[in-house]
Amino acid sequence: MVAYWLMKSEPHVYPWEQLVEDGSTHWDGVRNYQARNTMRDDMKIGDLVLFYHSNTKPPHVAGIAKVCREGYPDHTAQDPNSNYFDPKANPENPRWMMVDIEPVQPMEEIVTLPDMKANPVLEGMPLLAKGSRLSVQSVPTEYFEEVCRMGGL
DNA sequence: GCCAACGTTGGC
DNA sequence: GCCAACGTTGGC
Repeated sequence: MVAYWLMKSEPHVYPWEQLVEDGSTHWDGVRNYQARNTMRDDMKIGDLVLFYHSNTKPPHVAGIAKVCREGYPDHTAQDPNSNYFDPKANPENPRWMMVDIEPVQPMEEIVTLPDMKANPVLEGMPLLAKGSRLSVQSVPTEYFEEVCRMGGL
């Protein structure tokens, strides 16, 4: 059973194009427990991911990615030189987890946040909920399919 | 750059 | 365990 997710990245930090160039990436730096738990417990190999560019004009879904490695410790939490260093993390208790993803396919046309908000079919999508700022979140199947359709896939 | 919403921290 | 203070996210 394939599940669907959405992951946010600021394009000036790590854009879709970089994922395509890299071939795959580890999703480090998530420091929110709910997002961590999702990566640790719920995201499985083969699950599909909407790759979302936040903090850009306009915010948008850029492409589809796929989980290619399941939850494992985010080593940047234990690296004092990393921006994501967490002094409470250690080998016995890594505290933070990540998954790896790889690109599947770019959107034919990006799907913007205003377009998603304007689409009644997407009413109830977690991304569009007021105050939603989870960087890793679930996307119920019907919304995933609609976003793909909007993106020309 | 502003600020609303939300999460975390730490004193008590 | 409460909650005020603070920090972050992310749309606008």
